[in-house]
Amino acid sequence: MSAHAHPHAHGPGDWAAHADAALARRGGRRSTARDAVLGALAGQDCCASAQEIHERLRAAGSPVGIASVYRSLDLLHGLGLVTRIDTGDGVARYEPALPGGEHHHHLVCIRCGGVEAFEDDALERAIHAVGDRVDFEVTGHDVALRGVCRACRRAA
Amino acid sequence: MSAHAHPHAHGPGDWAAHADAALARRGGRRSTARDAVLGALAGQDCCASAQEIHERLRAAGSPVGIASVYRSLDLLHGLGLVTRIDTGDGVARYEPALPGGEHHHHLVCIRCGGVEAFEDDALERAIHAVGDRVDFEVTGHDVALRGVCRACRRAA
DNA sequence: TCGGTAATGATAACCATTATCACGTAAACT
DNA sequence: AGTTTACGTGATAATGGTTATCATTACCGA
Repeated sequence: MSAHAHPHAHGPGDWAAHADAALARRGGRRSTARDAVLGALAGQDCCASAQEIHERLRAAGSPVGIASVYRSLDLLHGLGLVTRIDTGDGVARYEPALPGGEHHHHLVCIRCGGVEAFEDDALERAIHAVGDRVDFEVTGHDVALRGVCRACRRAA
Repeated sequence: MSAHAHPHAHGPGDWAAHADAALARRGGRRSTARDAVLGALAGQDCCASAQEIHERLRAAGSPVGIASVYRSLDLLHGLGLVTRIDTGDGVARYEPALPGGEHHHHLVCIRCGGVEAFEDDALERAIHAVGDRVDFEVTGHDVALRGVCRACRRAA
């Protein structure tokens, strides 16, 4: 549903490999639960909440505990492998962070709570310009546009 | 702490009058609790959490209940009189929304959790351009830059 | 003044997230 | 291969911001 396909888009398999490499570089053990979360993330195009990921894994037969889902997401987030998105509804959502740094932002529907993605290079440039201007060491950013999605506009 | 003073800045008294008018237009009763919350909002330059506002009011002698603070903020938010900011730490913050629509965005320190404000016209333009491009009726937006503030950079 | 009812404040409920802790198990070292 | 070590797990309790409940208060038109 991206409004603008990125010219250097990486596939999901690409991300899984990238994540595996980063985890190996970090050291530590291999674990079933973490691998399961990793697989779930690799198979999603846009963001999902921890509970959604947990449900999906349980439904698929993995006896993963909710605590491990949160732990894995936190670890991956700390390694810069996943992006954490807060749409303002009190639920954190997560999605794979592509290795090249390219990323998208989100359109949040105020009616149905749905989330769509978009990319915009001009917006990115403007944000970086701000980062250079302020007395703040900017390491990341989030943008959320709020409004009414096509489906909800029709239903009105 | 605004990095760029807005040429058409409205004062806090201006906002209070604007809010009063909007509440009168809406109808309903006048209430002490809501007036107190309104006063607290008018006297702050940047965002504050519901609990902070509550504490400030109690400290000032108002016997306002926390529930009324949340109710008032929700009402004002619904009328477009306050902006709700989610910095990702699980706490919603609120600040007056100026009548002209001018607004600022936030720099969130990942070390101390502090929040600073900035404005940038180029960023606003880029966001509006995106809004025109996507199949989404955009009614608002939020931008948060994450990073390390000056104080925390020194402390490192 | 009075009656209806919006609004209140105390508190219980809610729910996403985090901490705890006993147990399992991957990896390192004999 | 067996043993050891401690990382990671899963169930569950605790946390904490926010919301719902409900009896009570007090604004406002009649």
